[in-house]
Amino acid sequence: MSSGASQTREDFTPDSRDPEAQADGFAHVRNAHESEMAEDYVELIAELIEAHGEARPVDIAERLGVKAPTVTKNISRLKVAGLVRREKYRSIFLTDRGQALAEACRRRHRIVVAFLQSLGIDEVTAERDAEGIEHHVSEATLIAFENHIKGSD
Amino acid sequence: MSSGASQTREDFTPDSRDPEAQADGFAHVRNAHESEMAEDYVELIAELIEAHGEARPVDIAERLGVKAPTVTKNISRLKVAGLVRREKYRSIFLTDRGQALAEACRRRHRIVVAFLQSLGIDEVTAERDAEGIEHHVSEATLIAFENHIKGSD
DNA sequence: TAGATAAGTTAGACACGTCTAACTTTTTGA
DNA sequence: TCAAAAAGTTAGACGTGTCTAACTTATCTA
Ligand SMILES: [Mn+2]
Ligand SMILES: [Mn+2]
Ligand SMILES: [Mn+2]
Ligand SMILES: [Mn+2]
Repeated sequence: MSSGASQTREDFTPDSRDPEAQADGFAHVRNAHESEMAEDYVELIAELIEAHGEARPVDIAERLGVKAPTVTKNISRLKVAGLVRREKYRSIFLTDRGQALAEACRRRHRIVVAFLQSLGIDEVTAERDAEGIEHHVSEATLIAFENHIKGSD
Repeated sequence: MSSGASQTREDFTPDSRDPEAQADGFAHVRNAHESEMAEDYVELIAELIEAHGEARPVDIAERLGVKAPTVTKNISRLKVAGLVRREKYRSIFLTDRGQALAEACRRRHRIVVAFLQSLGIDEVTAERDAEGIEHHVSEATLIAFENHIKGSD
């Protein structure tokens, strides 16, 4: 066993965190990954509905940078998850739950982008980084971001 | 077609970004996901070597919160990728490339955690958020984080 | 209004990262 | 020293998210 008898270093090295806490952190990330697809889709669907009155697979595919069959498959997953309403060959709409999730995601996305920009990051980079970062920001961090934006305007 | 004749809204809605740029953002995130496993592993392997002199699958599994066969499989992927050196049933070591990647990841991890803490986030939350955020932070953003830390000490 | 084009679906493949069950090898300690 | 325990591997399964090829449905336009 590596933590036997007179093991010393691990108690002195600041890098060596509590294994359980560390595992908890990684579990959180894996968990966030599971929601990521749904979050990006409902967010985008809400944007498309606002901009065009409807969300069509062809537009979703273009903006996501994926092929049409990927969208078909994922939309049917969202339907099973109760986030979208949809009839075959027709546009996609959000359920109440989907709408609520979309609004939360859009808020979060906006805050992260604005925050990065308030740090001096250019818009393109801010958008790029935010698209990934948004899924890993806790509510506490989000509030800290908001406060920082307020404090620097 | 939804962008026909007198389509107006999309030119006025700030939310509706350029589709191509948006697709580029999502592509970046998908790309980051592909490196994520490798980054977390080499970072952790470097930490374990520093703390214990060696990195053993059992410790990697514990700290990652996954089962042993997952580690075996992923380590062999890292070996194929040229990031680790390893003989069957023995401890894991980093190649020069693995070492370089690990150092870059540890630096990034440290900066993200310190930055979040400088915003008033508690350590546990900062570590948790950072574990996911770190993979989506561009060098430009990282430097902005560093500057912000300096400016607030 | 019918033929051409665009949009959407289905089927089937693939890589990734996870798991359990069963097996092998190494390490420990009586 | 050698049997038991711990560590590690192998085999095989699963869900996710992506793709291409082939097909079906809807929309546009001559
Ligand atoms: Mn996103
Ligand atoms: Mn987003
Ligand atoms: Mn990480
Ligand atoms: Mn990390």
